[in-house]
Amino acid sequence: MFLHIQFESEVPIYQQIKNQIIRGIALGELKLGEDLPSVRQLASDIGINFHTVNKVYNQLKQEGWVVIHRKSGVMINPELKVEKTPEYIEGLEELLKTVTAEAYLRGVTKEEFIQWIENNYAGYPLREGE
Amino acid sequence: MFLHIQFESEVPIYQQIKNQIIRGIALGELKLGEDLPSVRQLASDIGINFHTVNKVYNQLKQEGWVVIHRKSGVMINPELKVEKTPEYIEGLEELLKTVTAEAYLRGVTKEEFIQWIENNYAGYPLREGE
Amino acid sequence: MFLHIQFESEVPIYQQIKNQIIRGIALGELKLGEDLPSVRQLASDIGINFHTVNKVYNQLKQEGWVVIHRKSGVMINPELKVEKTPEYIEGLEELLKTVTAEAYLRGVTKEEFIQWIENNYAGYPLREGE
Amino acid sequence: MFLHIQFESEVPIYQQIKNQIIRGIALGELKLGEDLPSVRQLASDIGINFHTVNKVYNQLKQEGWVVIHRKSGVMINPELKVEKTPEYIEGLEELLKTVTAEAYLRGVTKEEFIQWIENNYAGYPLREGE
DNA sequence: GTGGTCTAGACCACA
DNA sequence: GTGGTCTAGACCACC
Repeated sequence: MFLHIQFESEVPIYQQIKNQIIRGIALGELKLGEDLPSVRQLASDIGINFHTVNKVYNQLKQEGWVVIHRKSGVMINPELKVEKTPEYIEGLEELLKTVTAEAYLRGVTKEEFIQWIENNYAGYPLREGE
Repeated sequence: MFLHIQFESEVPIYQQIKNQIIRGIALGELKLGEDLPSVRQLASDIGINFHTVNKVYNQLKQEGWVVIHRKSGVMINPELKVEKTPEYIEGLEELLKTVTAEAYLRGVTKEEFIQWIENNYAGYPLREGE
Repeated sequence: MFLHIQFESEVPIYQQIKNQIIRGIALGELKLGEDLPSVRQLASDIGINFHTVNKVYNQLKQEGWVVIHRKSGVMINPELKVEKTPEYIEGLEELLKTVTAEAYLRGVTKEEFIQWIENNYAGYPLREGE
Repeated sequence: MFLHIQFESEVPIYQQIKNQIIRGIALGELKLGEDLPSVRQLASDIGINFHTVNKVYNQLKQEGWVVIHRKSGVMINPELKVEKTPEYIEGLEELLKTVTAEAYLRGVTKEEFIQWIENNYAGYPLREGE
């Protein structure tokens, strides 16, 4: 697995795992329909308790990223269709207002900032029809 | 004061206040050297415990955003010079990787995303020498 | 066979099979005395482990829905007479309390709800003597 | 608190609590905006572990039934607006097909069944405009 | 083997 | 005081 967990981080472990799985999907490292390790396997790989992984998988399921089969475990939702809801957009805009404000004051130029966005998007496979 | 606190938010109240003060500085709504309300005043305005505001002011001071005078209270640091440290940059890049990944998967286009950045930066007054 | 199994469902596979067989009886699609596929046949059709089908047939037998002959396999109980026990009624009432509460809160009107009941019952052949 | 938990039931404890809270909202026993006991308080009242209650509250929050304030604990969402989504309707219709089929075969008449629905709905306060 | 549930106890962040 | 996180270990249902 490709996960790198920072145990000393303020960000909860389960959140880091969630983030990296979603990032893995965006980058195409995790294909739709691909199996994820079992809760106990992944927990053992990372060296954490399986309940923590369980929490991750359950939240990912709630939000539609993965499906949990009765027996075969967890896989990336083959019919992934997470939505650009107004709530999501609102939260994102709010976040960006905060982030850009501090970045600006710390001397990050608009060009630098946009370059990062460009770089990230460059790593994501194009959508159908684009 | 221009603060809007969402008590039901996941974001801690003290964090919301910090964010909005920093945003206020970036937007020029709070001038360098401008006085902030007293701890008790602001706490009363928002309707929260003054310990929370105290925490905010202390953290803002630690990070160099404000200076605290014994008598005159708290003011925006007239010689504001927060730094673009490597740690800050690293954290920001990490954050953007996570945020853009989910945004991409939810159907936010690169252009949309960049437009928000542009819009935000457009609201920030240019620095001296720019 | 008319079974549609949703492997990603929360409902256990064996439960889905049971439900659909009972529904088939109610709708008259499965006649009393009619043979059901063999354990291995049905398991193979659905693509599941035959132990699962075994479990279903045994439970159906326990509850009186089917009879199992040594040679001829499993058939719908020709003298089907499942009972309206107090325990069953109690469980059903309890279930309906929960279901109607959420339905009401989600905006399902009483009329809508009753219409579904009517529609379902309309599909069930009348019993002898009615 | 008005909760009655059946520890010997097949239904998980956390599910029973969820059901009864939702039922309480529908019946008007729990008003919108009303505080729920703290996780530890409720757990102690029922005689279970607080993690179980925590799970309930988190799921109720995810589904929009309650809001969790940082300090004041959990309250029924004052702006409760759970939706009659197509997925919900589909699941409900599926459930009713299964339930009515067995009920019919066990001798529950349509009239009986509908009477229960009527009785339940009779306990729910009328919506605005009705 | 898989995930789901429940218990128990610890520590932390927040207000 | 509140909820949030993490650990640890048990037992169960399902397949």
